[in-house]
Amino acid sequence: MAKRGAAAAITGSKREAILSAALSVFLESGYAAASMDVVATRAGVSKATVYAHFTSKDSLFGALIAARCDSCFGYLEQPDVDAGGLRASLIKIGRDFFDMVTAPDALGMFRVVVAEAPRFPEVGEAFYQAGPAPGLQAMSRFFAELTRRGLLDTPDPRLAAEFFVGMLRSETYLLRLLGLPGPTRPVEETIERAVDVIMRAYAPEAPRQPTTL
Amino acid sequence: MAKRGAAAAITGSKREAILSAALSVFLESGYAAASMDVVATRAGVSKATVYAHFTSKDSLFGALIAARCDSCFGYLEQPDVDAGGLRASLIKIGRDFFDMVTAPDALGMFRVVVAEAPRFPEVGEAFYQAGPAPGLQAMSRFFAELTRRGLLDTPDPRLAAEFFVGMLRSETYLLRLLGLPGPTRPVEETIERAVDVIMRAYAPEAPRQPTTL
DNA sequence: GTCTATATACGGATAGAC
DNA sequence: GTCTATCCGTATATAGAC
Repeated sequence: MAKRGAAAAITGSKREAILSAALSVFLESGYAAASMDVVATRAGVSKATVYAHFTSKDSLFGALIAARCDSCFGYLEQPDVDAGGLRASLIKIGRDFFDMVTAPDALGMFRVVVAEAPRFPEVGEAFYQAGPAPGLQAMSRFFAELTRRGLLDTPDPRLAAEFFVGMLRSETYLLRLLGLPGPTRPVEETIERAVDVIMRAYAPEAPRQPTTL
Repeated sequence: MAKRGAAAAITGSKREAILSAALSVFLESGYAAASMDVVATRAGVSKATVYAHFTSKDSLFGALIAARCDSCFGYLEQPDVDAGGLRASLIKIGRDFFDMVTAPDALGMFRVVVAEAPRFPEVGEAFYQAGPAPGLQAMSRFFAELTRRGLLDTPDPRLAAEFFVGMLRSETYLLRLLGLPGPTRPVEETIERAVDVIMRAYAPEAPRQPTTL
């Protein structure tokens, strides 16, 4: 990822082809059932070439996770609160989060990482640092910012963020993970209700509009 | 599980030994890496005997999941609301749920099922029906009961239950799934804060004690 | 039903030519 | 660096005796 000379262009492209092929194979078959033969064939190279670039199946798997986690679990963009108000902002960031974690590749990656976590501890760690950790931190910062502005009152923004993402994932995520048909309830509704819960639970002191009551 | 004649006692015990051994092997190694040799050895029988009871590795896996899901995900006992009040009851059922899903065997089972769900659709379905589905339904009934009593106001008890369990799992569950050290925050605190969120978000109309304000 | 022994295939990894 | 060809272990599954 650091060295990329002009003469190594062809080599680099093969390396990328191998990584790309390995990604699809691992996502399809899982780690143990994935075959290096298939990786080589799908990458359009020989198996020996694969082993010239990666010393073992383990190292290929490790390099793959490190290289591709970011592309599945990107960083959350914090919406502009001024344009649309608190509720709309929460819905937007909630929707972005949900779409991110339920993308097919993200689900596949998660399945493989979780399955192999007990036997590859460093893979679990790398995955967490590349995906959930920054995502959660972005969400935490967002809640901290909302609290700073007085729009919300979260004594522990980090915990509020954990709860929010927990509600967003909730049952739908579990179903998708298990490969089952999604819930009857539309996703939009789940997200909006989760936002309602957050807004009520962390409403600032001033009780809702004394004028309206 | 239904037929158990006197003459089949020995046979039955071997079958159980195989299932028990298979459970531990699959949980340790995952489906693909699990070896029928190891299953046979650990069960104290020959490999041929394993194949006499189960036609293939697939069928052994399927039978295993169907038979053992229940033992990992038991059914939630609904606490008595009268003895301790609303808050204590929510904490208790929340704690029970958390302990249930983070038990080592439950985590192992979940890892294997999730990993193989794309290739064994019926396994994902069986798992969901045996564990998450009844658990969530018990939680839903509890919220419905609380609402019926006027202690809470959940227009959609099922959704409230999904949110509650989502918050309970949240980050800690993800960490355990990935084999990473638990969060710095004590589990008790997370559960109590989740209960706070539920109680505030679904508080009945009568605003908190007019006398105290 | 249960065993021992084996058929058969496939997967990870390497040797050696170019 | 890349290929072809191959070594060697292991895995699923079965044959045949008891």
